[in-house]
Amino acid sequence: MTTIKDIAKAAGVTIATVSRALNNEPGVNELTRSKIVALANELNYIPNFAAKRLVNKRSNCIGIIWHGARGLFFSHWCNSLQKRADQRGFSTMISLAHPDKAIRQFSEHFIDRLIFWSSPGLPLSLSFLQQKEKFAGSMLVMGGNVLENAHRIGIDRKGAIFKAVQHLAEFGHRSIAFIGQDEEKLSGFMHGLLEFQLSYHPDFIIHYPRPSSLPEAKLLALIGKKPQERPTAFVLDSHGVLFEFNKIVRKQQVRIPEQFSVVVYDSIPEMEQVFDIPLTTVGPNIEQLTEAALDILTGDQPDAFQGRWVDMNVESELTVRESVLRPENRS
DNA sequence: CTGCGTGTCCCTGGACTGGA
DNA sequence: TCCAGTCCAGGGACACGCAG
Repeated sequence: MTTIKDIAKAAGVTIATVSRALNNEPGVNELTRSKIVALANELNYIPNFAAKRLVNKRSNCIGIIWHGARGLFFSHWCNSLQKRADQRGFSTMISLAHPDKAIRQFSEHFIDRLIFWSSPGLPLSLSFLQQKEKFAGSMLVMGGNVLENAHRIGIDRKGAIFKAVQHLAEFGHRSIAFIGQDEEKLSGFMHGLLEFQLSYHPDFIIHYPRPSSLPEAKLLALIGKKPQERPTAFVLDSHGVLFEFNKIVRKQQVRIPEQFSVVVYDSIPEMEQVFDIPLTTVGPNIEQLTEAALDILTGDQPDAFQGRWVDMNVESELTVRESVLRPENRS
């Protein structure tokens, strides 16, 4: 591996001069600088970031801790963050390890900016909290959990599902079913029913715990009801639930939206392709979410955040596509 | 065998030197 | 005096040698 030493030797200068030349620092004449840059290219020099971090005690890298991450949202969010961080001169590193291990590993690599994804109410281990106390950089918690001495960006899941119910109510739906696993989203659904005075049927709510699968029998019973007794629309609380829902209703040759309208939580591009028609979705805008995170962590607004922890919620937005019809237009 | 001291790795940045 | 370049300390982890 070529080091700054090799370039210095080849250029006939000291390593400090090479360092200045390659970092565009003043104090090196242009002729020497271009000679050094040419040699660095020729010798395929790649800066040793471990050594840089050793000196600076910081890195332009954002660590992401997302234990047990899976699914499309994770993939889109990471892609968006990586792209936008790159535009700001930052790189990203992801750890899927246990949070206490991940925080320690990032510290060992002098990574001093962390994003910690954690679902609301997820218990945090004592060893994680101890590692968090020792961590000297800034941490941003996303996903709903709350942590002392850390920035927080929350997602208004309850408000998102409320918006979905509102949209369906405005289209004239009175009998809406909810399928999902998230308490907060179910609470948003119930709030919507109350607010818009929609009919409540306990069997219209299929709420099942993670990580079990959608109870097929319950869904089949629901869609098998007489037309006047069954729901006219479904609110699905994640793209994971949608895929399970899709698998079951396709077997029954159910047509969306001719027989049932559907609104799904998770604003990801795949929602345009799961069914024959693009799905109406509700959820946080991924680009907005990553931009807000980078504003906090890359210090683009240093005065705004100095000395205090940011605590904000990102609103969800409804993207109207083609999966909702008025009930009277159903077949 | 254990514990301690020293050198090495790679790079930066401040202090310093030499020549014009 | 100023500019271009050099010298050197220092950072954490680890390997190595030496003394007890």
